[in-house]
Amino acid sequence: MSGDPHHPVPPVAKPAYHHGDLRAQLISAVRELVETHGPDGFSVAEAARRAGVSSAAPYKHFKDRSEILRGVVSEAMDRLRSAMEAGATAHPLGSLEAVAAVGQAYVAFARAEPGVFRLMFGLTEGHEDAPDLMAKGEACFGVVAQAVALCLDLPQADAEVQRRAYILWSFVHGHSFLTIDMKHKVASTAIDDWDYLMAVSHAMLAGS
Amino acid sequence: MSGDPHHPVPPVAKPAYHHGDLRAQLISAVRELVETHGPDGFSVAEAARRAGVSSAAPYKHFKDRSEILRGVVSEAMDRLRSAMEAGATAHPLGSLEAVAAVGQAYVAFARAEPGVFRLMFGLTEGHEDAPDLMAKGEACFGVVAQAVALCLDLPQADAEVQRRAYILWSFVHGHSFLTIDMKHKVASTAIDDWDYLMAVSHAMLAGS
DNA sequence: TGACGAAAGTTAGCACTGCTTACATATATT
DNA sequence: AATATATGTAAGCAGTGCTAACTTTCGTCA
Repeated sequence: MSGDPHHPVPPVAKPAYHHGDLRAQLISAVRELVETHGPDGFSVAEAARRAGVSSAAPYKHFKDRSEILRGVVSEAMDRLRSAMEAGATAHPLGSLEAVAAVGQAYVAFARAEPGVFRLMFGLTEGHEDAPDLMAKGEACFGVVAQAVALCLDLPQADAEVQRRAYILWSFVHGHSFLTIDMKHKVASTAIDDWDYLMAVSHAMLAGS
Repeated sequence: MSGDPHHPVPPVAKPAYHHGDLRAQLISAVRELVETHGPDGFSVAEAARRAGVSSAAPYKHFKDRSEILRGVVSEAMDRLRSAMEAGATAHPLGSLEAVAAVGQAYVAFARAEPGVFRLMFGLTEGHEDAPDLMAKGEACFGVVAQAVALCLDLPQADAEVQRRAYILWSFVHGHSFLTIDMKHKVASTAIDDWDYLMAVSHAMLAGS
């Protein structure tokens, strides 16, 4: 896939053929559509329209509609993981705060891009045979597991680490969903988040 | 609603006007479609086909597509709440087991009807102005809150009760989503569920 | 009882969608 | 330069959500 630079190309790495790189532009357009009109409210035709190409052009880059969505999810997974990692490294290694910060990054992502977030975890329905997405999801879990492992001073593969990390992730995941579902009701601010996250982290990692 | 038997009709209780009660039959058909083909894979036309009516008939009972889905969600919310209540009453009032059983009923529902479950919490995107659904969702939360209140021997409206109930609900909600998203990976059985649920209930209600 | 309005169904049709096929064009390679 | 490949277009099919206009059945009330 990555072109061999036989002769160097001045402006960008991939000036591409006709359009620019349509693929990335389509993914970007779809991300916006999913965010504004909901996961169902997106259409390939509308995305193509926004990218300024015909309605058949997307099918040169994606097999079908769901593959475009998978592309959006894949890109979003990368962003989520790096946000979680940034949260972890903003605090001392092995601290409860580092664990809580990973969770806070997770919740912040969900709140910033609720449509994409829901798509990330609502898509797996019929597409469980998407190993790349599964791998990226597990990479996100790995960030939690590593923070927990450092906190407990145990290897990351330890069963108890995995168990507690999963419980923490469940809480964060559920809180993320609930907070975007009923954002008017449980008016949880970032400060409330931190309290919640620290309380749960403490209960799960410091206690007993 | 219940027909007056002017002259008795042999076969069923509700011969009704033309069809039987199409509304309930449509909701049932849509529920099956959502479960098998995913939330997007459902179409009004296919549901009408399964009910044996023309593709325009559903619009005599529902304003548009999303209203049918809301009908499915509404019915599912009722079933979920009664399942949670049944879980609570299967154990001594105020016990940790009662709290865990509420959570287990929640997880069991998600695992039994993952498509509908996802629909219940993925629908709220553009339809936040559906007060009946919101009310039913809060009624479900009320079951958790009541179990927690009995456990802590505090009034249900107490802030600490609400807080801990919310945390527990977040965990259960997240665990439900994760378990249906990666059902092959984290091969969690009902026994694992119970361990998880009891551990978290203990950590959140017995500790400190 | 019979007339009548409303409820619940039908067919026909519009605008749109996902996707395919066949064709046109730009790029890369030999 | 010639050719194969990648990328775009236009045209079209089947299916969708939804509406409009019409027909049939039911409940009601003079």
